[in-house]
This record gives sequence, C-alpha cells and structure tokens, in this order.
Amino acid sequence: MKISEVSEQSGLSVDTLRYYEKIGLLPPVNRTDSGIRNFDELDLRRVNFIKCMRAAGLPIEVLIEYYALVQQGDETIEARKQILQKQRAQLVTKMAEMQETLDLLNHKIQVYENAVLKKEQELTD
Amino acid sequence: MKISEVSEQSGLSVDTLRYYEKIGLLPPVNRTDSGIRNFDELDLRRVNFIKCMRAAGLPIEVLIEYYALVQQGDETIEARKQILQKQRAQLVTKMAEMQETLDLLNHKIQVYENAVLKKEQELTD
DNA sequence: TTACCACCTGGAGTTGGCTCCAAGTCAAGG
DNA sequence: CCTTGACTTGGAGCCAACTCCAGGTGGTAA
Repeated sequence: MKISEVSEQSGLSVDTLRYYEKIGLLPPVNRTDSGIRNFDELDLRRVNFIKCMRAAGLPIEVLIEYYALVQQGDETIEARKQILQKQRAQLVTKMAEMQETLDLLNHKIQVYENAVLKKEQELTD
Repeated sequence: MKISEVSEQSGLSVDTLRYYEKIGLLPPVNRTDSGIRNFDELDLRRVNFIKCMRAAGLPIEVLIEYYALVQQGDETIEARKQILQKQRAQLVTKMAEMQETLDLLNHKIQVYENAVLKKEQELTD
C-alpha cells in the first residue's frame, strides 16, 4: 500500500506519515526496489492506532516510548500496561473537564436562545 | 484583586494572564495609580470562563472573536450563539473520539491484564 | 522521448500557546 | 535610607507537532 493510500485511508497527511517514520513513531516501512514505501497490514494497524491515540491528545513521546517497549518483548508488558493506565487516567480527567465545558456552553446557548425569544416577543408586543 | 491572586484562584500562570491581556483576550484591566493590575469581579468571571473553554481546547482566536461581538452589543447575539453552537458541535465530536480512544485503551489494558495472569499461571503450573 | 505525476530526501518554516528574561518601578518593613 | 519582593514592560525563546520546499528519481502514457 502506497503512502497516498494510507493517507487517504487513515486521514493523516502524507507529510505526517513520513514525519512519524522519521521520528521513529512508525518503524522503517518496507520499500519497493525503487525506494517507495510499501505499507503492510501491520503498519496500517499501527497507523490507525496512533491516529486514534493522537486524536485523543496522547503525546507522540509517550507513543514512541510505548512502541520501544513493545519492541523489547514480553518482559515489558507490565510497563506498557502502566503507560496505558496512566494515559487512560489523564484521558478520563480531560473528558470530565470537557463535559464541564459542554455544560457551560449549553447553558450559555440557552441564555442566548431565551434572549432571542424575548427580543422577538418585544417586537410583537 | 492582584494578578498573583487571580493566578492562584484560576490556575492560570501570571504570565498567561498578562499574555491574554496583551493579545486582547482579556480587556485592558484596570490599574492602581502605580500601574498595577486590579482585576474586578467581571474580569474574574471572564478569566474563569476562558480557562474552562481553553481547557476544552477552544482556540484563543475564537474566544477573541466572541468577546469582540460581546463588545458590540445586542445585535450580535445571534452571531455569538452561532459561534458557541459551532464550538459545541466540535466539542461533542472530540468527546466522541476520545470515548473511542478510551474504549480502545480499556481493551488493550484488559489484554495486558490477561497476559499477566496467564504468565503467572504458567509459573505455578 | 518527453512530459507528467507521485514518490523520495533533508532541512527549513509555521502555528498555537505559552514561558522566560532583563531592566525598571514602587510600597512596605527593618 | 535601603533592601526586598511583587509588580511592570517589550521582546525573545521554546515546545509540540506538523507543514512546506527545493531538488531529485522513476514509472507510465501520449
């Protein structure tokens, strides 16, 4: 699978995919004879996992660290679990904050809606 | 209220507060005779609103635009409402993405937990 | 065979949002 | 009086995460 196809499928830009490989977030992807990247199924899954984690705001650094541990085999399972647990906790916190913001936005919007209604009423009074 | 107190109360750094005023996200705050900022109740509320919105990822630009409309009075109520609605929609989308990520994290952590259990079991076999 | 297009590279530039610094002013306490 | 500490300013620096660019290669199609 060519980089443009991976880009299309994942929603990450071609530049971002190359950037991820350059900094080691993606492993060196296999190439054709002429040097063109040829993403395989495993690469694909990794790209999508990364995309999901990044969308939720997990730092690239953390993901690199995580994959470094994956690389090192089974003894690192506990460490990996702990990384994920920590990120999960942070995610939960962030979602709670966002829920608060959402409530506040809903409230404000409601206030504006009432203001509009009141204005209309004044016009027809 | 002095800037350090506002900082403490809001959790935003002193530098950030001054930065927000500099870029026009906060209005020019009243000063004492010797030029020291003296935040009033209204400033306080604005700071806390901004903090909440920023924590949820609303861009500074949008907030500046919003307050510019507030400044212009009642004719802009509809426009303000639309800004908030748009941001709310984006927030809802983002929260849904984060929920997906959370589910995935939970799943992965579960897999690791099982792996640990299995390993322990092998040891006692 | 030449024109085009997608790919490649290293490296520079951009964006958003702070964060820090140097140099200066003031009010209060010892 | 003088030192200390919190405040002031303009501007520079920093960080994460891209994003763009110039210059080059290689396969396909008119």
